[in-house]
Amino acid sequence: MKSKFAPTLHDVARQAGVSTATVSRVLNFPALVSESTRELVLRTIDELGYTPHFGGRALASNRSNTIGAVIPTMDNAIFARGLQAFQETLSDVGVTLLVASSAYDPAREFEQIRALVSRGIDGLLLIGVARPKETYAFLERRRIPYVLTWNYRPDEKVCFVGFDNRAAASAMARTVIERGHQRIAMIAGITASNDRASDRVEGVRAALDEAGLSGRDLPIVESVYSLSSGRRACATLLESKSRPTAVICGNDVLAVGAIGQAKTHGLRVPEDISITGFDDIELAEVIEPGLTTVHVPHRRMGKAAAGALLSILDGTTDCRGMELETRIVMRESLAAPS
Amino acid sequence: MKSKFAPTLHDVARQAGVSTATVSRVLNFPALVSESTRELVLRTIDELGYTPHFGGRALASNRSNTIGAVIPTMDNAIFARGLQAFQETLSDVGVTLLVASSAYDPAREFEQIRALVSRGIDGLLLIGVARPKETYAFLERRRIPYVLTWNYRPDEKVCFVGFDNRAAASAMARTVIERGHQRIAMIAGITASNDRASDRVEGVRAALDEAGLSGRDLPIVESVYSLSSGRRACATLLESKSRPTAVICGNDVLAVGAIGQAKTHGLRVPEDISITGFDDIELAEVIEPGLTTVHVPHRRMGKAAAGALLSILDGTTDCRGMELETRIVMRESLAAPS
DNA sequence: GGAACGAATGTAAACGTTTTCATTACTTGA
DNA sequence: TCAAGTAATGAAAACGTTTACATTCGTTCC
Repeated sequence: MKSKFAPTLHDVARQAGVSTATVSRVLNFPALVSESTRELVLRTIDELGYTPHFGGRALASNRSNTIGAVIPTMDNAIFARGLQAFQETLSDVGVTLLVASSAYDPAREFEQIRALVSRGIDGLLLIGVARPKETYAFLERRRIPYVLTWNYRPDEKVCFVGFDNRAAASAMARTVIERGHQRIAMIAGITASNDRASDRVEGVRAALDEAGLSGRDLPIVESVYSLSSGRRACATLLESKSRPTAVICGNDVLAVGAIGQAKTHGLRVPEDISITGFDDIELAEVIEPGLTTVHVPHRRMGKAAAGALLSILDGTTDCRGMELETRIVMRESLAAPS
Repeated sequence: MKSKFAPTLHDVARQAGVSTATVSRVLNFPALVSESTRELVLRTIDELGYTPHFGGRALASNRSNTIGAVIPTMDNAIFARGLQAFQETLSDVGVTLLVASSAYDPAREFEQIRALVSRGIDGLLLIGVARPKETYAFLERRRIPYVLTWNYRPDEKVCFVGFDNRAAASAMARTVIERGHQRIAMIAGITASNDRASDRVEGVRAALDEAGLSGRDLPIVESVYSLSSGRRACATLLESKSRPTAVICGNDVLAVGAIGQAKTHGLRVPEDISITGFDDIELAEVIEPGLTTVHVPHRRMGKAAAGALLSILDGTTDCRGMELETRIVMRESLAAPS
């Protein structure tokens, strides 16, 4: 910002023939200044194209009306949708959202959090719960209120606004088992430092154990979040000696990749092999066969997270955490084994 | 931000027994301070969990190392992908990206631009070219360098890093015509204050005129960017007296919706009706039939836009605008009429 | 042995706001 | 008529940095 060109409060005050205090009041507490002065000042502001200098403002008032979010990646429909809702709710009350991304790297996440904190954010939205304790220690020390989303752990005391990935994955696995599948495999996201991915794996394992199928022996391929690596992962599974009759995928993109690969192998879905997803993105209802998946209320989650954070900032409450319900959406990609 | 808890430069200086200037130098010009002092200061910073106060910094240095972007919506794969690349390039050189969204509303866009400017952004990324002249006037007055993306107008002098929507749409229309289609219709985005959408319409019309089919008479339904309204738009077209043999869609999402609706009507794609898209999102190669569409190099565009903006900020160049090439990707959804 | 220099550090004045405390000029009620 | 209250405004001190300038040491060179 080249301040040479940016008019300041001072400029406005001089031009309008009032004090800087008055101009500031027009901006922040219009009721305190007389009708005529207010109009004069506003006109002057408009003439000069004045915009308050954020730095000065933050410095003097010690509030930024800004909250931050660090997400793994922007290049992913599910975060985009939830975040959009989050932002809409914030901007309704005049709060700006700053978004940064971590590329799924905890160190980078910490770095981004520090960057946001030095920009004076009043609160923070984070995805999931798995991160180094240094990160949490930093947030505590700086007294930055934060909300964790996209996951919910019943037992822990932090402020979650999300859903129980483990339970949802269990439910899906149970559904698959109920259809009669015995040889089940899984394509999961990269579980290292991604609690959503690892909770989903755990959930599936637990359901298998419950049903008397060994969860420990569940064949798993981990794979980054993309269509093509979903295909590759599926190819690996299909080439194994005892081909699974059902593949549970850690998210919809992997599942769609897997369906594509199954077809390439000459298999029909779901007659020859069943495949399920997780997230219920738009894609899930568009491909053929329609994808049986876990529906996650992303927009509702974003809205709720914003609400929770705002109420912490208001001082209304310490943490109004919230567990959102997921549900299984039955489409065509899951059927009984033949 | 509760400064009661935030250690300041001063605190660090006192604790380390040096002056604030020295601490500041450790942070900004490490070479200027001796090895031993530097280590001491860094250790102290770490102990205290100090983070520089952005406001103070921006105020004193009059630079923010921040650039802003205002996009129509985050809830849209194509912007997400380009923006992700944009951000990656920026963060490589230590520049932070601030993202705001306008919901396709010019007034709201202006508002967001003002908000970003008062946060001290050094530069700005905007989508498309159609916006009120007040917005441009404001940017000129404040001397904010900006780059326009997602479009390219050969004749204009502003700094574009994008592609020629009009030409690309023409190329697609020509391809359709070459296949032998005569009864062509279009499903477009909302053209009001969306130059990408209107340029695509223009492009199609021009190609029709060239081929001796009246561009003016092209049946068009405008539709917001979503699967379901793509379906609705397609339904409208299918119910008209002379059903088109080919539908050119303003983007892939509309096209996918249209394909779904065509199937619902009992039509086979492409045997009974051809449908084309624009953007080449992941979805396009996944649905059945594969979507013939215009490929747009979103990531390359994001990277290039970042480069252009950075070089303007360096003072290297006034504007290194750039036109990116699009190409038509032939898949199965376009064939000759039967 | 002293002048001149350079490296390392400190001092203090900006930067553009907000906000506390005065001050002024009216009103109101007795 | 005046005391007291109120509404509108102004003066000036923060806020946490950066940075021009000043200062203090050692070195080095003649």
